Amino acid sequence: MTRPLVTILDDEPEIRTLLAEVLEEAGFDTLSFGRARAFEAALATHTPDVCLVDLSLPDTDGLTLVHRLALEQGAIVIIISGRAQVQDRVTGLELGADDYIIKPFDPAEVVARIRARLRSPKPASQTGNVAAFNGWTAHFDRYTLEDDTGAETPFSHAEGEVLRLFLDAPKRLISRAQMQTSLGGVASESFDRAMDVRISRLRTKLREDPKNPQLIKTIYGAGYIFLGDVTWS
Amino acid sequence: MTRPLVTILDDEPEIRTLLAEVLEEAGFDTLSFGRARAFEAALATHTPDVCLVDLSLPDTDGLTLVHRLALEQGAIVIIISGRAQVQDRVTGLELGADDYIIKPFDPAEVVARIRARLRSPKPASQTGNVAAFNGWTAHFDRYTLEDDTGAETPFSHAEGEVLRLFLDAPKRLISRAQMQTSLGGVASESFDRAMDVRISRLRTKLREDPKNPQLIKTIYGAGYIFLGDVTWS
DNA sequence: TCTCAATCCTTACGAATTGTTACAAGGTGG
DNA sequence: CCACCTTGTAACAATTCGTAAGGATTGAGA
Repeated sequence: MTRPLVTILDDEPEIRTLLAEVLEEAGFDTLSFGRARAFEAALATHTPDVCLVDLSLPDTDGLTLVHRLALEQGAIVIIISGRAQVQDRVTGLELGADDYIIKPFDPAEVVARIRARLRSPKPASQTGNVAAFNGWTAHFDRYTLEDDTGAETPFSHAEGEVLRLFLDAPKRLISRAQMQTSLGGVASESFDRAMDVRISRLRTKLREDPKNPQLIKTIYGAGYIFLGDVTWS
Repeated sequence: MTRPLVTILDDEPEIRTLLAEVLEEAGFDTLSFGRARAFEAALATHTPDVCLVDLSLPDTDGLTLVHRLALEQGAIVIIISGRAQVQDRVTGLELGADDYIIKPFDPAEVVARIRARLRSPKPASQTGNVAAFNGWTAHFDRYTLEDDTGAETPFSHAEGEVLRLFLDAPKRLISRAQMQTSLGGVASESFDRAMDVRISRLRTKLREDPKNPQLIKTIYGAGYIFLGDVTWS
């Protein structure tokens, strides 16, 4: 039984040791870092299940780090911060953090919130940036789609967001509302047709027959289903 | 544009209206309840994306309700409570709640936390997406009907809802009222002939002889019976 | 600062799907 | 057989979706 790996990124040594102790006791493996640089270096060799991040770091802006971790790496990110303003919490959560805990915190609550996040884990994308499906290979690090002959076509950031959403939940219905909230979009009052356009462009790059799409299927009045057989690596 | 549905369960009317206003503004549909009983009754016809629950309810123990919602219904549950003790939060989260917000709360943070929960896709029931009956095979993941020669005809979402209802209860009478409530429709005032039309269209796709249907039989004045021999896989 | 290019959102209109209406057909009880 | 109900389905209207075209935004480089 492998234990979930939790990384701790905080510049105060006492907090690091306190958290590490409690989390080890609670059944997690931990890795502690005082600097963002060391933490990011460790990401090359480790794939944490949960990242605890303090926003007040000496060598980076914490929020950009959170944003990159959450959106690009798809990791579960929990902010632990002394900044207690509501606005701080809201922007932290909107940038992709999964939870926001205020210092001083109770260790038991930290454990409970980590467990709550791990109950419905984010799938797949934690393990890699390359996914293969039905003759295609998507390279999210390079923003390119490779077909079965090896030819590559680039895709944009917006297209990649939609594609990742599909590849993380293949063969399941994804409602438009889910997509909107997943992609950080504020559900605008005016009909948001942007999603349709994104999907339309993605379909073109996947060379879907508009009359009979094989990969991205529209369920009228309900959402979309991605039908590929996905393997992440 | 279908908006995510958020239910509000709180015995204080001011809080209900405050939350409902803010959430509507933020792009969600809302349903408010003051009692657990009314809330649970509504679950029969609605499937909320997120349930906000206050623990201090007059007619139920909030924690058991949370537990049932989270485990049995697989819904996203966020507790909003005046009980600020760490132990309350820990037990709430351990019983299956996805988040725990303390009163008094800031509406903006509630919205941000709801969005954070909706970002990661709901765990889906992987149960039964393929059913075979009388030479036909229904693929609910692909929304297609396959006949005995292997030819596939697509069916729509509305048709699929009816078909699934039949395949889940073969050889049993299903009344119109049952269908209406099962398919999310509030029993409309004007007599709803939409169901008849759906069934008519489904019969066409199943190549039923209108004068002598073999699979979907009409029981005059009572409802319908599906007569196929169904095997789910 | 200005220009250019890339990207993305908004708008607009045609197409597909679904609900609604209207009427025909069939059943039931007198 | 005749009123009166329920059901089937064609035709229409409303809603939702696809996508081309134009404009707003962003960032790089001069």
